[in-house]
Amino acid sequence: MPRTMSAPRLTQQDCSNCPIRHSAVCARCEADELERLESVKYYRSYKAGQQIAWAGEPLDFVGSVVEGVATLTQTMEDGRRQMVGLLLPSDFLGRPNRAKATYDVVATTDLVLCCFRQKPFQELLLDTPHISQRLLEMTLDELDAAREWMILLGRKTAREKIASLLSIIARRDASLRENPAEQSVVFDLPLTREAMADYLGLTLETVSRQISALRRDKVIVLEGKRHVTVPDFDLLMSETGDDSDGGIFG
Amino acid sequence: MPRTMSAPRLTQQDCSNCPIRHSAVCARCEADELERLESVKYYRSYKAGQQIAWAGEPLDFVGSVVEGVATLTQTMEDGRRQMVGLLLPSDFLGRPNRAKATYDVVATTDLVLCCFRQKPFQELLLDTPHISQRLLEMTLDELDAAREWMILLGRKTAREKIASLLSIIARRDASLRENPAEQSVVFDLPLTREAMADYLGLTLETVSRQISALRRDKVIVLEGKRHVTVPDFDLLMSETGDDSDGGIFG
DNA sequence: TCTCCGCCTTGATCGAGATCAAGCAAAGAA
DNA sequence: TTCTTTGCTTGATCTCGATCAAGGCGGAGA
Repeated sequence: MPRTMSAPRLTQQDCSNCPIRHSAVCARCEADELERLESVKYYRSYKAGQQIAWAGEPLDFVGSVVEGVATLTQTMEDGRRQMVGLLLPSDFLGRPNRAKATYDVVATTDLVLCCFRQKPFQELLLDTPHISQRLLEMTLDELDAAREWMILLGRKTAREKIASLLSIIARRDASLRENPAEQSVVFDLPLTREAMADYLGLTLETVSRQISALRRDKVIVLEGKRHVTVPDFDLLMSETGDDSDGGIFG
Repeated sequence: MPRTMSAPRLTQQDCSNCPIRHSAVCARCEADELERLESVKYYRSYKAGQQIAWAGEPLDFVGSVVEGVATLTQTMEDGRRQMVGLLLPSDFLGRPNRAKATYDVVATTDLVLCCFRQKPFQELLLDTPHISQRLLEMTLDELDAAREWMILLGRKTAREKIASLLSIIARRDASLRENPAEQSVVFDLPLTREAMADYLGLTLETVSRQISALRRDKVIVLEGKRHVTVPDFDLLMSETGDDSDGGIFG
């Protein structure tokens, strides 16, 4: 399939603001591929709390998170809810070749997405094998994360669930500040207690109680409801029930 | 990259015994690709109960299930166990470009795998874009299944969990016999009560009690411990907690 | 035929987390 | 200012599934 673009070539540098480059698509792109990427990508912004897609309703784009946090949630007929995806910056949203959303998608903070319409993205995938290979790797990583999440849901105690979620957010939070000597980590929770409960398969009351318990036991320090300091990351990790080897960024 | 094979071409028919054709790899293969597939694939057999891989230990092949059932299981330090994958015929095992197993893999029935060593499979992926595209689709399907599983683990009652597992196995069991008039379905459980408990995030006692309860309520009929008849599949589905639209094979 | 062992069932009791309920604090809106 | 709303905390009580315990059953091997 011929490439019809004829604009001047873009350098890697020119594409540095393309979040897809860091996630789904152009880690190994050639200049002419980058140029094509630039020509079909566009941005969408959402306010905190805004719903991006409804389960079963049309969703005609895919994309990746540039900034902010979004959640995928499934609701049962009687109202029970379970979060099944937590999208942080660089995570991918949507499924190629699927016109409808499978889950409710909600922005839990102000959010910026870098998007591609389904059709041009399809063509990109067909023309550019390494993009689908990259997408395969990302999806396999997401599957591993889903399996970790299944262990959390199936076998961990409420306290272990909270500690695990805090360590997951701490690990990935961009504003994370770490003092190597003290192993102290600081971040803001991007989720309400209720959203945390939906993530963990708990009620919001249990989430609140267990956070209070971790604070009482000095595993975490809270300023306000959302700002968390972890004075000793190893201590937090020891509460997760996970194998304890590997450093903060292991 | 040149193809160096020069043996006589194989027809689609010749590859009909290749389970990969029905799963990961050659749904859209050309004859010369099939020939290459044939040249690198091989079979492995396991007895019921035999362990195929150990978490963290080397696993230098990928493959797909031809016959039988295998499970992926994660064990926590204190012995708590959670199943994170149930592999039925045509499912894919292993991760391209990863030399070590992430989970314990166990054959729960006699099992036949159609395998590829990592290195030739890598090359196959690089040479044959539609194979990695097919693998991407399969992985996305697996991710959807993992997310359904998360809802089960996080929000369903013990009774709903059992009903869900029975319907999942019934749906996919090859020996399934269905009478369209009566909606009656018959199959054998490929898992022990303990393995079912590991799947569902329950104890084996609770599994046993809930199966007894479903039998008492005539949702299922048991002959022996493993042979299940579902007299009314819609009735079973109504016990799962899932949205009830869509037929048996919906 | 007996015995053993793996797999399963059932009963009694316990406890972690759910549910029901009350109230606090901060941020808007009137 | 006062009222309302949203998000959160804490207390009292309940319940579902875990835990502890005792057998049953059926197939394999002596």
